[in-house]
Amino acid sequence: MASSRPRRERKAPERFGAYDQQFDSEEEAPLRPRPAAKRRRRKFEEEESEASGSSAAAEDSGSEDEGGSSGGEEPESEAEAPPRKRQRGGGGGKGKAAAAAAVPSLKLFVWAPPAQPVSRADFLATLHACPRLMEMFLEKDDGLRSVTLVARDAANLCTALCAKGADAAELWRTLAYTAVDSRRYSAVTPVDEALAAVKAAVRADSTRGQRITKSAAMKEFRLTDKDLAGLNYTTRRNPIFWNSAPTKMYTRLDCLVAAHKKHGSLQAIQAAAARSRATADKRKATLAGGEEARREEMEAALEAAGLSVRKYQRKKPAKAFVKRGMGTAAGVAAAFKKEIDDAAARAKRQQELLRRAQEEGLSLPWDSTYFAVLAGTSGQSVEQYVAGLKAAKQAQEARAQREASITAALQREGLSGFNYAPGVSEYIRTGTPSEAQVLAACRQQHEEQQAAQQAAVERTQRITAWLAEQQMPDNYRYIVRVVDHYILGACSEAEAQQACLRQQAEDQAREQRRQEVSQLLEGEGLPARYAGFISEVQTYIRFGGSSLTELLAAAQAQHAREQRSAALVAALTAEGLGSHLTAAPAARAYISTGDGSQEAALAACRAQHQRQLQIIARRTEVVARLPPGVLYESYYYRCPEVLDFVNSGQGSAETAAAAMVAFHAAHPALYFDDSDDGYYDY
DNA sequence: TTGCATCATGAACCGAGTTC
DNA sequence: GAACTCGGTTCATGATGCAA
Repeated sequence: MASSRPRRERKAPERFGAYDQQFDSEEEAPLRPRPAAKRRRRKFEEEESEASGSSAAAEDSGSEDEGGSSGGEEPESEAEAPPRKRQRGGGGGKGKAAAAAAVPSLKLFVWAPPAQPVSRADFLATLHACPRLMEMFLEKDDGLRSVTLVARDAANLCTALCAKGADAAELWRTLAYTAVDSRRYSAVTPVDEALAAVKAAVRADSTRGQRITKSAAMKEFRLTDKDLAGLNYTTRRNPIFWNSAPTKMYTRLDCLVAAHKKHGSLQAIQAAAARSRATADKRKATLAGGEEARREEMEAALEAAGLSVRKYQRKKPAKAFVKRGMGTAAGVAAAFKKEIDDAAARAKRQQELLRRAQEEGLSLPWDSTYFAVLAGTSGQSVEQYVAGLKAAKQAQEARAQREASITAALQREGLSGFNYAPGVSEYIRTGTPSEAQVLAACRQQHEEQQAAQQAAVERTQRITAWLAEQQMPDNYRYIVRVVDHYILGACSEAEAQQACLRQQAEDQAREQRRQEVSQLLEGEGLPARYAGFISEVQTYIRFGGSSLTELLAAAQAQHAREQRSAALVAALTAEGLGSHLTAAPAARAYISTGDGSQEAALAACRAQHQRQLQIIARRTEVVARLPPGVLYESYYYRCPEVLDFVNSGQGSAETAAAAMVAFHAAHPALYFDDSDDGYYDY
């Protein structure tokens, strides 16, 4: 449960004595032993000593002594620990006196740093004077430090010390001895031979270049996400779930380094794994124990509710409670009980409804209200619902009677077109106003419509006669919108006539511009058809505005394009090539703008022709390699390898065919239906 | 195989009660 | 009244299960 208390700042571990300074890495920093852990350990030791009796008491004192190695700093830490924040006054008491007596006043001794840095010669001399130090440094231990890593460290040391030749000879001899072969190499081995042996061992090291998955690294080296966070990795497609996150591949050497840094040795990794297994077992036991307790609780609750344990403990809510502790056993059992009661009540209501509907001659609608009544959530009793159904049925019958009556009356008076008029629909639906009033309204509406139609016919005849008198086209009746408005009575006759006169003036001006353009094109020796499809010319004829010079330039440009295109097509035809090749980008650009030369455009067409031939040849090559049942048309666009090879020649026909076969194997449910020319995914 | 959510665990911390 | 104990809360961490 969330608390209203503010979040606390987490304090860094306190440092004491020689460690009272910041360290480069956390793992170097000694942590203050935790009081709770101390308490537990002390309690555990007390229980142990009680359990093992007097013999253990002797061991107990011994363990106190041997605590000097692991817990040696413990009393110092307690002695050095700062006072707790809560200060409630003085008064040491016995506990304090006892603690003071138990903890000796000891100050940790720390070597003072040298006044001057140690020289390289001194450092090497020290290193050589301590064979064990060098051995430890160069030790190839238990599988975590492969020869590559040891050699790398040695090389880094040489670089750091600027050690060359004779300086580093001892280093390489030791490495050859410890990391390569202790029988073959010794302190008298020539340095060249030792170095060559180390290089050969590094080259032969199987861990170099090996890559492992993230999961494998975590499992094999007991590394966590945090440990792997800083390491480089490559990705590859997830081999199991191809559309899932890609697999991360780490180098084994990096993982070895991380594991060595974290655990120190293979034994430590195994110990960590054992600890982890123990924790997991404990957790499993805890979970299983809780699960078992909840199962028993669930069974008891089901029995108390009078339900079948065998039947209901397999249902989802019961399993969720047992497995994850969701809800309460009593709540789950109560929900089951309610479910049963609800079902019984529903069955009873359904039976009652069917009986009453049969009695009243009603048919039950399978709508949401019906199901709500069955479920008991509608707020209606069965009797109320049946009464409602009965009323609805009577209303429906009355509506049908009104509809039949008024339809017949309208038909008698020749007013069948008013069957769906708003007033009629309203009368059928509500019964108001009376049938006689509705019929009277329809009659009046019918007379008004007839009068309006007669007037429209007269206006049409008048405007048609006027158009003929003015020698205007008869189609002005349709194309001049104001005339239409006049016929419908929306404007005056004079307005319609003015609109027709304006239309006539516009038509005459347009015809004049058309003749002007035709003469211009004819004079320049250009085809007259240009007036029909060059957009600038069309715009001029319709609206005017452009200068004749601009129209002429547009027409001449079009003429030049057509000439270039015709010449290019003729040249292609002479070479036996199709005119479709002029779709090549360079050819299109030449035809459109005249950029380049005809020869260059022709060359582009030839190249396009060659590319098409190559594509057909590569496609044929791939098709020939496909086994029966794998159709090229079904898969080519789904396989990048095929598209790359066929379109640009990247890869090979074998690779492309293999990709299609693999895709076919991975998606057997996809097929190409010849009958419908369609693709289907099951 | 990965990434994410969930859960168990342990440690640190806090406040109230107890001891001396 | 200081020091200590105890129970409860919060947080970090790692293990596990599950979906994709």
